[in-house]
Amino acid sequence: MKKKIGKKRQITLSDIAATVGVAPMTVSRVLNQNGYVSDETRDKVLSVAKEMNYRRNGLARNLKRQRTETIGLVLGDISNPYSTELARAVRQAATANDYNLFICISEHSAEEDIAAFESLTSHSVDGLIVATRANDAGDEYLKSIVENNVPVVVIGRDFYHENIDYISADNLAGGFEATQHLVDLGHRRIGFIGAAFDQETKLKRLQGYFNALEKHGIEIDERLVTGRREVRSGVPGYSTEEIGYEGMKRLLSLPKRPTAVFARNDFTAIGAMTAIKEASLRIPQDVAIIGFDDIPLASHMSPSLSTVRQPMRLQGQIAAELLLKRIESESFPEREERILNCELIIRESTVSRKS
Amino acid sequence: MKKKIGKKRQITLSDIAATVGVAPMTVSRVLNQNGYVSDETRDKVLSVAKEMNYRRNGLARNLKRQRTETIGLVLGDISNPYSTELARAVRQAATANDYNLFICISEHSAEEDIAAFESLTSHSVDGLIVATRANDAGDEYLKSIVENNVPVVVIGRDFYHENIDYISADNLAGGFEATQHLVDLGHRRIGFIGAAFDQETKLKRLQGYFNALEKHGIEIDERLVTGRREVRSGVPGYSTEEIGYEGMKRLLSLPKRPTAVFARNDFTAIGAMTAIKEASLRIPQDVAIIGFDDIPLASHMSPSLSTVRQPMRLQGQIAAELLLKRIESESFPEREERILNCELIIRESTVSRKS
DNA sequence: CTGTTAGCGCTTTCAA
DNA sequence: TTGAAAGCGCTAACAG
Repeated sequence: MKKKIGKKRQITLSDIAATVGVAPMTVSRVLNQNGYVSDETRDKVLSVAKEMNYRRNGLARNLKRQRTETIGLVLGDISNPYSTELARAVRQAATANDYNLFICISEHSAEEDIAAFESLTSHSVDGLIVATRANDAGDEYLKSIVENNVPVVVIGRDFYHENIDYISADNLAGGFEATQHLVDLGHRRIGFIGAAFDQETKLKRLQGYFNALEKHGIEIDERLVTGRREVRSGVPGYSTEEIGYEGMKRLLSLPKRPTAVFARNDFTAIGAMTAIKEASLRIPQDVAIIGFDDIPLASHMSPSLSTVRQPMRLQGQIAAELLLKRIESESFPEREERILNCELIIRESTVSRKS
Repeated sequence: MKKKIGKKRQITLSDIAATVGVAPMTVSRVLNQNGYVSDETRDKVLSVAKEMNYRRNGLARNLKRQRTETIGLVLGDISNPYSTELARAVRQAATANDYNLFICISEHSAEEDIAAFESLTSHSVDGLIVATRANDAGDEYLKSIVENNVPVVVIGRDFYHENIDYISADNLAGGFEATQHLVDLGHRRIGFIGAAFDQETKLKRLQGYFNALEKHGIEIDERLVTGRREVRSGVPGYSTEEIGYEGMKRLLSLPKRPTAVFARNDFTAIGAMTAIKEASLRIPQDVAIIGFDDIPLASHMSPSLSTVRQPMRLQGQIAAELLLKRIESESFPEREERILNCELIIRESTVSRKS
């Protein structure tokens, strides 16, 4: 049974004003709790508003006020606990400062990145936190946003702009430490899984791997570096279990297979572990493996996964703070750059329980 | 070095119009690609718009158009892969229909639930998908939203309203099957972890557990049902690893401990597994355990976790479809209710590898 | 304490 | 093919 046909017009301030017999402005004052209104009027307005089930129109309000008290967060790869921790921290900081948070997901491409920026900015969010991977078209768009005076902060996105704050884990040092840990254990043939060849130079974790090898005088063997070969233009390079699995299989099929592997992130590492187990090799005795991120899965794996922990909550919190500072500043604050330390977490996948 | 002091006014349609020497309406036509505009005018407008780095004001546009082509999704417990799968599916369906998606997180309380509803509706989203747990204040608010003709669909939220579509996994049957699986294995003392006593009657999974016991003539022992005791009013009852850990410890300390446990969700189950291992008991020989959801962790645990898989992507997809149908319908569609089947996934935590 | 005026930036409608 | 007028619903600023 259809209840009613056609959607009814929404109730407005003027409707209430007319019913109560006051000016819309008075109703506005009551509802926003600012300005003086007599108790009598206030009560009447409130009761009528409630009766009519009034709901204010934020579009009109925000259009007039020129701010929304809302910030936007653009997230890629939302399945990674990395992202959700970040989101929680950002939300917490936002809420504490009376800002709402809208999250947009941009999983696959530069187009989605841009669609997310577009949809958030066109709703006039007061500021934007961007945690997707860099890509040319998206960077271009971000630039135009900033030049429209919308405050922006990026997290782990390799993009420089003088009016954008930059926050990141120290991926370079993290990659270095992970690799060095393997070297310290005596490994000389160390593989890397999860390179993205379209942006190789930008992948700090891979660079850290190169640096560590170089420091210890180990020659770089290109065959030990695997990743997504095909370059889909403008596609951010997230790494998944599948990529780890495929990559490891390729490494294991080499004439001289690596004795240890550094995977770009924990999901990749977990995929690689599956491949190692399938080949009936032991972890870490035959192949040692280390990941990156320290997602909850890492400590629950068997063997548990060594990894590099990055401070996600902290990154989110700092991002929100810097953004709010930008939003509430009258002028343009100095650009800030925060590179946060990572922590090497040694577990069973690199060091045998019994050794 | 501060670049500029004060934020500049945003560029408007009129600015472009003035520069080009046409009416704002003409610029609007060009930018929205509707109506006739001469090629010459169009080119000039476009080039000036680009030059001035014009960005349209969505608030004004949406205020006038009375729609935003945006839908909102309210998520609790975003750390649960359950939520992220849902979000991805919703986003996919929304994008495919040219709608944007804004996600809000409501982690802890009815207040946050309401804040999320408030912030999304006040931005005039065209519709709302709500996937947080039911709570009185939130339900009340939802009702007022619907009665303002905003289309709403709930997922797994136990709330009935004649104009709200309802989608859920069949938690009752899932809970029943999980418990019955344990009974079939010969267990008679079966515990439940993760009850929320303020809403016990609403927790379908627990009800399914009761039903299965009853069917098999097993008497219900209240001491075997653990959960959060303190009733924080209006707090949705999510279950975490800690709750599972604590609950299991309590169960293990009973004079006659259970030989099997059904945990309300996989996180709870994993926490419980930790407690079992700490007590030097074997899974499943000493205590068998089954969870719910089939998060990625479940299959990677050691022993791997038996569980009940619920179709998250499907729930998200259907929710989005029903919502869009409501949004695009002229009248008020019949309420739809979709209860989706779950699937029992048997792994090592209930059936020993070697048996 | 309350009301009036004006206008946020855009698009719908009608007219030219 | 283009323009003018009006107004979406709200609030800042000022006036009473």
